[in-house]
Amino acid sequence: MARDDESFKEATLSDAIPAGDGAPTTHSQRSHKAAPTIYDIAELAGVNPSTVSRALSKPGRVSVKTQKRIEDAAAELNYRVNVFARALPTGRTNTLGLIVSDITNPAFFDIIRGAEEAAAERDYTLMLAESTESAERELTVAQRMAATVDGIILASPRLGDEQIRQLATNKPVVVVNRQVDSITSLVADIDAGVTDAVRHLAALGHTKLAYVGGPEQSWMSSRRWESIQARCAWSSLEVSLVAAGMPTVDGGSKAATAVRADGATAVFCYNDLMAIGLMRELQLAGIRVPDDLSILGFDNIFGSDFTTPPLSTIKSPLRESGGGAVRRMLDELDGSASSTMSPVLRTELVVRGSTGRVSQEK
Amino acid sequence: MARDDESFKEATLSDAIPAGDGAPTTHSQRSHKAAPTIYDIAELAGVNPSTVSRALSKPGRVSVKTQKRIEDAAAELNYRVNVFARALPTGRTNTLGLIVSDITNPAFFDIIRGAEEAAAERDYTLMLAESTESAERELTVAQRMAATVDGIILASPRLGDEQIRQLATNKPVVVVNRQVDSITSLVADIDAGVTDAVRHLAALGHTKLAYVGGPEQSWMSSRRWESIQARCAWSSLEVSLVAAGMPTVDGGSKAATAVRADGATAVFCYNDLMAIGLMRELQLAGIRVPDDLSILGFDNIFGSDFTTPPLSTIKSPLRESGGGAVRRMLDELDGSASSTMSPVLRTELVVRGSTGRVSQEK
DNA sequence: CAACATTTGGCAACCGGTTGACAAAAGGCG
DNA sequence: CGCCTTTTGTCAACCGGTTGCCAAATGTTG
Repeated sequence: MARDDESFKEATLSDAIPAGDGAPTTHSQRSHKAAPTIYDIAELAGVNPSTVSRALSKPGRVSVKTQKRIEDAAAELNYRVNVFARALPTGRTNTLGLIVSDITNPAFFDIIRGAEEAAAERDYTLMLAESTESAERELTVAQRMAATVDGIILASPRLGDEQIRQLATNKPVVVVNRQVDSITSLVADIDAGVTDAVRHLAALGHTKLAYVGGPEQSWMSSRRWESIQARCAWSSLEVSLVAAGMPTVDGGSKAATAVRADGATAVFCYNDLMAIGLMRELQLAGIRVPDDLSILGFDNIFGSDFTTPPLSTIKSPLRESGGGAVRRMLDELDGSASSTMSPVLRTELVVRGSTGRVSQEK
Repeated sequence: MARDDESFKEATLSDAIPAGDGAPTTHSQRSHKAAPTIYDIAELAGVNPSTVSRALSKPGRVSVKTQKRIEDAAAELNYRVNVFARALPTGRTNTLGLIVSDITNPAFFDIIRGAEEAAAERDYTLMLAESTESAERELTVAQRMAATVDGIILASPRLGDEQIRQLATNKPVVVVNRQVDSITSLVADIDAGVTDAVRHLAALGHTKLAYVGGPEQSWMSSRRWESIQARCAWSSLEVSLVAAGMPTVDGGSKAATAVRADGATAVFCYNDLMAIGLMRELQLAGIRVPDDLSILGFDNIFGSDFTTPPLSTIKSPLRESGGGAVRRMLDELDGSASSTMSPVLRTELVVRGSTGRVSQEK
């Protein structure tokens, strides 16, 4: 029963040990390292390995009596299942991949934490990776992940719809902050927040607005722009897309000249990071926020209230999106893919100091 | 040669497909999904599977002629090695784990990116996880990781030395920002930066300094404190540890009262985040930085120059630490563990606006 | 108590690579 | 050309679980 080739698996481990004494030592060193297997448990419990396997993974397939005996033996040996051995025949790894476009973007912090939480809840491990805002890299990373995870969650992907569908033919995919036909998608309802925001600005006397967009491949940026346009049209306000750039502080700074040239009195930025960058840059140029210009961000990231003035923003349910995506994925994997809609994710206007009454002396 | 139980591995995939037609379809659906194996290559190239295995992983073990034939066949089939099948007998996964204490801390951004880069360079995948500043969680995460990675890198670990050594008996461990006996450690030389900083403050007329520490389990926080004490003693400056807290913006804010009570004219903070929080809180209370009080951070994280005034700080070689840790680990795994020291990592004073001449009217 | 239905456990094949041992083939040399 | 060394490829066992199939054990019922 005991395999006679134990030297096999420990080869790499002993390599790591500084070259020392001769062969004899090697043996004793190994003994306490070899991880227990179901064969060891089987022997200890006096049953067949397959029975152990069933006891440990197929609830109810084995009588309570043997179940108990096996569990005790497993506990005694401090048994841990070998994930590779399990994955080989089944293909299941109990691991989910999450790809974000930029780990330094606080908007993803909550998405990540929400996902992490939901995964842990159902005993799954989350594997995190970033695409650094590059579609190409995103594909590479996703394909590499596909080999080892049970499903992939793409948060704000930069990939094209077709590539995403392609990816989904290998492993289930759930997309956050993007709508892709025939792919499970989670998108918060942004109209709610935008509606409130436009109403808020109108009430403050603004009539000429502007939007600073994010990356061109960003579905969410276009979506926000559409929503803003629609609500402005409804309220008979003028609005134009004045710039677009990286969804970062730096990207926001770079939009400053375009914003000044446009002459709008209030500006929506694709996200808080850009809003912060824009605000900083304008302030350096002597423009007062909100007296001369009102600025609005999206997302309500951690730290958006640290600026002076604190940023008014349209809050996104980030944590809920991350958690929701994982739960949807896990339901799909379990087959309990309730076609029921995921909980509605709503956005909400958060008014702070960066929006104010339009100034008279303009 | 062809295995007759192909239904085996695809079970989960077909589960994901909406329940549809009966059994017959199942067959045709599978055909184009089954990933090619070395057995397929062997057949196509007319050799034994083991020869394929050798050609693909043991350079030089096979004649150039067959090597070419096999590579062509592999390319034609678009073969990708099954990592689980490989990991089962060898234990090697070509994956490294990186555990940070807090993914929202910008100090880790560069460590992560540096590590990511170095790993990609040598065809390793990086698996990222965070301990959310909890020693217990760090252990859980590390143990979970240990099962699937070739080595673990701990960045600013909260674990005790003994636990780290314990962990290292299973898988090689490299520690960043901490020194642990008998464990490979990477720590930047902080004395250089601290020396310059103390000299800088002394030149500005400060005589009474303070230090706001990080978490108690933080080895780095103690180390910085020691260094500061030593340099102050050398320059005959008074210095005291006035507070300690979470290494976050919030933790810094909370130290404000203690700092005010202490009466020092210049404060070192454990890291930039705390420095930013402290500065904000003090400014809200009407204290002028640097006129009333000088503030210094550590690390020079992204954004530390966004504050008003921009933060003076002691820069850490974060990216180099991350990359260096991965390279050390990989060298160890390859057996080429050159006992040669890793490149020296130096810190450096960055003077910006938060440090200034001590005010007279105090 | 016999006949039948249902649990429960064991056997063996299998997932897809890796590797030690060995034999066949190729190359070198006198 | 024969003998010996080296290279190259094959065989078969193995990593550690999972699962279809079957037989034994157990339970149920008339």
